Amino acid sequence: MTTNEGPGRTIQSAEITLNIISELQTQDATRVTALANRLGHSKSTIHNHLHTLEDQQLVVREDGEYRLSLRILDMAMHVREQIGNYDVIRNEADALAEETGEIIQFGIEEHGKVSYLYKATGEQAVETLSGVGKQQPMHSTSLGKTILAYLPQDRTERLIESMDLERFTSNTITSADALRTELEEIRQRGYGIDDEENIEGLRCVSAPVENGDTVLGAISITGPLSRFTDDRIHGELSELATGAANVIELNTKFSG
Amino acid sequence: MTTNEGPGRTIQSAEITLNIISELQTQDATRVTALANRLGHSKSTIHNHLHTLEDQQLVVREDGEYRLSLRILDMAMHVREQIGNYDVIRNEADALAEETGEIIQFGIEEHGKVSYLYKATGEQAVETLSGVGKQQPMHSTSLGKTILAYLPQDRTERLIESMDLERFTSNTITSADALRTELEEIRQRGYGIDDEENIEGLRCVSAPVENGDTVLGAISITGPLSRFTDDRIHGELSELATGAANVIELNTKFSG
DNA sequence: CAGATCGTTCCTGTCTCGGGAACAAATTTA
DNA sequence: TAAATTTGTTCCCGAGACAGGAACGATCTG
Repeated sequence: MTTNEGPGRTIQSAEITLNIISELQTQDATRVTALANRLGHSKSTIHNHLHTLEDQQLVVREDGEYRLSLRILDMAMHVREQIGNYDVIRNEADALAEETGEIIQFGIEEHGKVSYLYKATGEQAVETLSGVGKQQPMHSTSLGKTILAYLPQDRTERLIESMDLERFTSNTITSADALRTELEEIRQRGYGIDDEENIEGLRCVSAPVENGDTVLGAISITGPLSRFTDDRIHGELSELATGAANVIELNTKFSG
Repeated sequence: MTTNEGPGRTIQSAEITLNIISELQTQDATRVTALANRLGHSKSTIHNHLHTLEDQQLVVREDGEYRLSLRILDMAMHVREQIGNYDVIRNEADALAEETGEIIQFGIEEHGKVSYLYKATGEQAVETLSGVGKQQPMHSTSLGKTILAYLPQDRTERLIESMDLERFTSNTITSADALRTELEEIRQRGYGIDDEENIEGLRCVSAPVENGDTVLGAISITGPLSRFTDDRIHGELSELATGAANVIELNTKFSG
């Protein structure tokens, strides 16, 4: 089940345009013919779509090469502000990064995955692949599992059903029942952990930011096995995470 | 001349989808009927387009309300990196902000306007309306005029022809010929200034970042009339701006 | 200067897609 | 509680949009 079959029909020409946008996102600079070949459409089709995109100022053309315009940056700013109280999240994450020296991330659920809204990097932090806007599976990350644990029951169950629980390391949870047990455990103690389930050598702790009967997202601390002992994780690190989550919670609760 | 009549046709359905995206960018959370009314289309039409957008994971739906997904953030990251050497620009801008305590901005030309790629704010900086991704006219800003001065001759002329040279303050340049003279002056001394031409009480200095026979963009220092005397502008401030521009120039010249 | 490749334009037939109406579900009002 | 709105969704249909192919210049390459 890869395609999310929602209600309604799907518009072909819109799909083409959106596919062009996706192409322009990843490929540095692209020309008409290259896009036509890559997307399997005629040159004239791509040509007209690019013309439309340029007309709407979403794409810029510099001597034959096309790229997304800076309007995307403006859109990104708006998107950030539409999610809870972005400033509070950033402040708390920065503070945590400063204090722990590790990687702090804030993630929310989108389309059955964790999407990273913000990332703060401490002094001695390890670099991870994930960056702002990137996605990760939910079942193998502490952020994902923590969010799953605090979403409304039915929503959680529907998400689990649609997951394929791919294995990434020997620790990855790959059965739905094991995942359900893990979520119950997270609810018991109030925070989630990732014990090398997504990437070998990396551990995380996550605390949920609740919002009424659902969950806004979660904040996590990530670090190497060497510095992330069981004692530290279940001690100071989990406390720091839940503390930050609480501050965010208090500041967003009354704003929407 | 508002619409940029380029070559080729324009795709209606794509326009609808892109208009929805624009709507979602500005309005916080929107539902089917509201969008239908605002864009002047039937509910079924909007419905199908939203379905397409959600299918492509560019839009998220949370109990009936739609918003742009965090994929936009990912796209924004890519866009930044596609423009010259973003890291160098950021470093130089931050350094300048630190040193001067004022607002530093880096802008490029897009669709006949200045778009801001990065903004660094010093300690005692005045807040301006413009943010990352936002647009400003070229004829009334130091960034815009400086970029115009260093674009290829024919490109500059075509841009001037298509501008409407709106007046914002008593100092705004509103005639094409006066603008051409100003550009020549900028080329003479190597940097451009904005003497309360865009906003009352604000002055700027900008230096171009050249790139072969064209210009990548420009970097500017903005501040209040009180601190930006003629002496300072034509002395240390213009030197700081051109210095930073040169560093960026050197670092981008060999990578693109 | 030939050959190839590019972007652009024009045309045509098919099937897409926008709109309207009817329906169902949720929300509001009395 | 029931009636009355308003919502999101589905279905159908005919007009016309739009994807593709071919042909044309323009540009690049050797």
